Amino acid sequence: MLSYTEENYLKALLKLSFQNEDKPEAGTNEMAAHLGVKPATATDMLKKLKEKELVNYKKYGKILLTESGKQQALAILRKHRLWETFLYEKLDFSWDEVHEVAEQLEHIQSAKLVDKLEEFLGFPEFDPHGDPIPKANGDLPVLEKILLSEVKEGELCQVVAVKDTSTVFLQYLEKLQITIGTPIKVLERIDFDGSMSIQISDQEARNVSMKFAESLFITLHQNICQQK
Amino acid sequence: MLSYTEENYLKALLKLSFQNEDKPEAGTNEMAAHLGVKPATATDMLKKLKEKELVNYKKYGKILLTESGKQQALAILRKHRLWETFLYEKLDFSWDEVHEVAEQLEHIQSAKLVDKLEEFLGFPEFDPHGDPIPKANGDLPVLEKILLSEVKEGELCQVVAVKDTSTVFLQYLEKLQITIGTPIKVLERIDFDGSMSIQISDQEARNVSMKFAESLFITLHQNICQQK
DNA sequence: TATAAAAGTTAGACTTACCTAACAAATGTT
DNA sequence: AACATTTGTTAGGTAAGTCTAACTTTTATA
Repeated sequence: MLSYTEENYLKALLKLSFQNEDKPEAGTNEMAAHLGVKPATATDMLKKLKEKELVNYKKYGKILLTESGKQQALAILRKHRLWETFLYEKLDFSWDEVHEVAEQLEHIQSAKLVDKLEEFLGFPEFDPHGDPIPKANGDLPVLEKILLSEVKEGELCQVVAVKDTSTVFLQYLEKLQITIGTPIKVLERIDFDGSMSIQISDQEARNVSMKFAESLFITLHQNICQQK
Repeated sequence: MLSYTEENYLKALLKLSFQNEDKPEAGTNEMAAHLGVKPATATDMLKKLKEKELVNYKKYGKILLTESGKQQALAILRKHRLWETFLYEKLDFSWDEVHEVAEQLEHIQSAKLVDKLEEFLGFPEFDPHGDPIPKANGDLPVLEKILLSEVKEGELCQVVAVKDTSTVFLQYLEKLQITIGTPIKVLERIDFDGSMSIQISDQEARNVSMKFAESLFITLHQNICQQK
């Protein structure tokens, strides 16, 4: 059984591995900063986690989760994101309030609690921030995101990310009242110039260019919580 | 802010004060036993709690919560019982599984969480064991229990306790499928001999004697969770 | 490539919550 | 009232997780 603190180190390591996609190793200072402790403290804990075979680590080297460590970290992340979903959907917390409380709730030890909570929430695959919730076996749901331009006529989809991050594009999105989670229905595709007629949320139908449709990532799954 | 451990000491003290109704003081050994630690450890913590003015305590004397300590202990008990209710009602935990997990959940720090949870549960006044849930201001709901014999015709009530604890009576209750939480409707009162016609849950109407009606405590509030 | 800067480690100390063993006070029993 | 038993305290020690200060290794750059 891991301590509250050990769990936090594993979780930090997992998060850092998501951040630095290509190379999932982390450094001592990086870890310490992430956890709000001094590097010396992180070194101590890393030795302990190595003893328990949760991380691969040697002096002055980079840190990497072992398979066992990764599974434990995923279990914590699973709890964190399920609780965030609970707070947001059932207790009416706002998007930005959920994290702090979930930081505490993620350490509650009870396999039954997690699984029942997941069931109660209807087996959500993504949390209120759009991040994937690990399954009980550690699998991470992948958001099958495609470009809006690839959606067939009549299909309903949901915005998940932007491909173009330029200010002009983001401002245009704001004007259209499009954020992560906004539902969009493709009404008609014009083959001539690649433009399309779409319905944003409950707004009136409107036309968007091919350039626009190729700048927006959407998903056909309706499993992202809409931002309030 | 209190530590996890300090909170447990306060809660133990509150529980002991409920147990020894007439005299709410506790002894060091009693406390230590309740918390699963050695008496020496309890002495240490008691000194610390005294420093924080949460308990009244002097060497070799009895221990008593101060008003401040009592309020904090009630806040923890409130969380504990709300979480028990949540686990039982929403996550389908059984009557005897809720306690262990609630022991952990009661330490989560978030005023908003507690109040939202209470609202989500519909402001329950009693937990799945029939114990009162302290209000946000520390008030303890009192179960207005009266004898079944005092209930007027046509009224619906709910079993909360037994006055007679003899085996024959308890066996009779079992035969009638009456447990804590069972709803009973008084259909007719017979003045002649004090007997009455009642409906137990969804069963057929049946007659019970005055002796029976004077042995069962019920409440007119419909706020006790029914045992499954 | 020599050296300065950055990154990481070690040693020693503190706090919290726990322990054991020895002692002191209060209580109960004849 | 004296003594035995129960109850509670003190002193000294341990483990976890943190710190600071001094040191070492790696890396980046002039």
